[in-house]
Amino acid sequence: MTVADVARAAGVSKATAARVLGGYGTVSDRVRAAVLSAAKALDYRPNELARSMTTGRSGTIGVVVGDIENPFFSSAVRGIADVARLAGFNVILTNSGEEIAAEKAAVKTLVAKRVDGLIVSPARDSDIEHLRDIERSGRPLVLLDRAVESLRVDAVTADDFQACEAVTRLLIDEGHRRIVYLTACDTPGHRFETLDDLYTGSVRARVAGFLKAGAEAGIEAMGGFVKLGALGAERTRAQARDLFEAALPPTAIIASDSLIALEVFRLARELGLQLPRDLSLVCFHDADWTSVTSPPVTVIRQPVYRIGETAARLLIGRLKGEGNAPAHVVLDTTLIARGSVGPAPAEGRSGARETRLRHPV
Amino acid sequence: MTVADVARAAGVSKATAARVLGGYGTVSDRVRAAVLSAAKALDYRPNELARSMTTGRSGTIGVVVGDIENPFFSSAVRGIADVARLAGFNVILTNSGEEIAAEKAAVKTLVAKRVDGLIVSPARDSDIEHLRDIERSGRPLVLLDRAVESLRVDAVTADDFQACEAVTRLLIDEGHRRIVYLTACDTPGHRFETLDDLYTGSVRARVAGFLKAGAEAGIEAMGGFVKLGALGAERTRAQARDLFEAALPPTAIIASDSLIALEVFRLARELGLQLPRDLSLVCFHDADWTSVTSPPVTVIRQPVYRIGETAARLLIGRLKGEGNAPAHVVLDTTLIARGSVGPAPAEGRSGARETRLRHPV
DNA sequence: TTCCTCAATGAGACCGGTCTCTTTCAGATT
DNA sequence: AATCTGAAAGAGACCGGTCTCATTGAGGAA
Repeated sequence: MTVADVARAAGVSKATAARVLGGYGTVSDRVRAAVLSAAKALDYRPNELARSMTTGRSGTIGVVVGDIENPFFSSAVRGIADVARLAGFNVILTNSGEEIAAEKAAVKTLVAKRVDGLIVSPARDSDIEHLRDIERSGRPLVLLDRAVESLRVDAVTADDFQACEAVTRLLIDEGHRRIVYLTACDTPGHRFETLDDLYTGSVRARVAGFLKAGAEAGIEAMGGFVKLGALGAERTRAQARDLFEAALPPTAIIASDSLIALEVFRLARELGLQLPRDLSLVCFHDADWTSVTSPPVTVIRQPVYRIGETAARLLIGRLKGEGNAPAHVVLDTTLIARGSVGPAPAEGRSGARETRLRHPV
Repeated sequence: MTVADVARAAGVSKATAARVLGGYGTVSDRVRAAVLSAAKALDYRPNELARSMTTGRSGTIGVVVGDIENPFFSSAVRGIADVARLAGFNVILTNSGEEIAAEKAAVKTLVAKRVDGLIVSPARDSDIEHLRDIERSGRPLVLLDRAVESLRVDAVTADDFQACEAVTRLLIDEGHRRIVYLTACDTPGHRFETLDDLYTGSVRARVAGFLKAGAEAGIEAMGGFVKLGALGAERTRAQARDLFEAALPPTAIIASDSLIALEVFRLARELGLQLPRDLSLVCFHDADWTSVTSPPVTVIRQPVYRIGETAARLLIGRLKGEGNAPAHVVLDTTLIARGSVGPAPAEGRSGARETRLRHPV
């Protein structure tokens, strides 16, 4: 059933029927009624594709995130979806699995599908030609959670630097000296050397804060405590096990996301470690479970839903023609102190602890 | 940059250029090379919209779920997305917020956008005209997690009846007699009367199992223990509070999803209830946090990711022309016994317990 | 040599909308 | 009465692909 069919049934021209059905131009009430009833009788449904093709607008925004299963992203996506729906936009969601190749493919298809704009949480900020391509195609782009300095586009992130600096300082004040920052981010050599190795904007900001707090407290080789590659439950577990079994295990761990924190928590419990006596744990992202464990986990609450909302608002603003300079919106975080952080154990006890570790329950 | 532009630059006809770019028909190697290099030079990007319009296929599947933030759905969506990507399909995701109006609107737009097929987790199975519309439009539909008897379409669910019957029986065997099934599903009167009141397929199956186990054990008025309307944290909390403050509070609660279980767990702890001594708790869905609480929560593990995968496979099979009769795939669940279930408290102790409840910590 | 086949290419219709450009004509203006 | 104005409707181009059908010519069969 097309406009032409309806027009024929209503005894008017295709152009007139299109005016009624498309809601533009001027039509007399009599004709309008005739067309509408013909449309109803024929069960006419507009073809959004054809409409998009001529108008150039699809009413759709494309979203590329690392992992929908990560509650961080699902919450952000929910924020995006809610704002989009209210503004009359649809969302095409794609999952990159944090793989740059998948991300590139996703961006390519979304542009080919002529989405009106994109929200991307880039897997790495060194490889961004495909993001530049978006700009070239004339579509607005908003970065989600991860800023990329060299791109002049809108970005919405949490204040990762400040948050991580503050929480590191907190741990230092509690007497911790061996504090590990554990992230899914990775380098070819799987070792952290310099900040530039970190290809994820948010992680780089956090590690910068981490290093700064460490340097100010005079802790040497803080960089050696940045541990990479905790992507997926298995690898996270392996990383955590390595940490716990080291000659000098960390007394505190900052987990870069709630999935990592969960695995660390789980393994620590399995190994018989008591929080916070044997290990202090902090988690980036106030995932729902962090408040119900024993002890509950100290978290940095990021306004995730709002990050998504803000990104969507920014994008839709651009689509409506707002021509402001690109903005990097930084949202404040809240440190929520719970029971998983305590004073560092006295060094003398570490021997006993290691024994227990070698014979896990 | 269009096919015509590339054709002109390469000195061939539009049809030939289209053949090269679209990968169909036969073209000589010499011409192919010329067209491809012209396309590269002009930075040609195909317009998927135009392609879809003529072919009638969009390479996109539409997904409508109740709530992306619910880990149950994000996991299922991940399954769908992974299978879709491998098969070369995109996913348009929409969130109904469990509201039938939003669901209808979503279906309408997806059909208008000419998605090739849909995967829907219907908010209620009484109001399904819009689902019938999908069939009428000639697109395959697969129901996710919630079957609708009156629709002759594919559906993928867990074995909810069996699972709930088994877990109810387990609780009964532990001596529980006041067992509450708490769900987000609701009725106009907010009270459970008959199975037909429940408009969500999965919940109805579970409650049927719940009632059967109760009836077999000779428990009267099992229907009175079905509690509705636990949608969102606040309402769940309110419902749970009502339960705990009743003259005869339940000794066991079966939570219909992990969000509900989390709120119940949280409130129970706040009120000073000890699990499983004062309350046994079972949760539908093996959410990640359920294994790290103290005690960990007994769950019914549903193969959620596989439910999503299977739904996507079924849909893509139909798109590829498989004409089998509609199948209702029922996947097995696993009861994972953890520490949150224990024997029912002796009735004599209930007085003491009520006192504690009236003066919560 | 003549006829046939088939690969390679071109011309142009088509998908289902939007939108510009015209034409028509009722009512207001002078 | 003649002219002007603008609302209402129609005709047809256009968006950017796909695809059918027609045309050409090289190589094989008879």
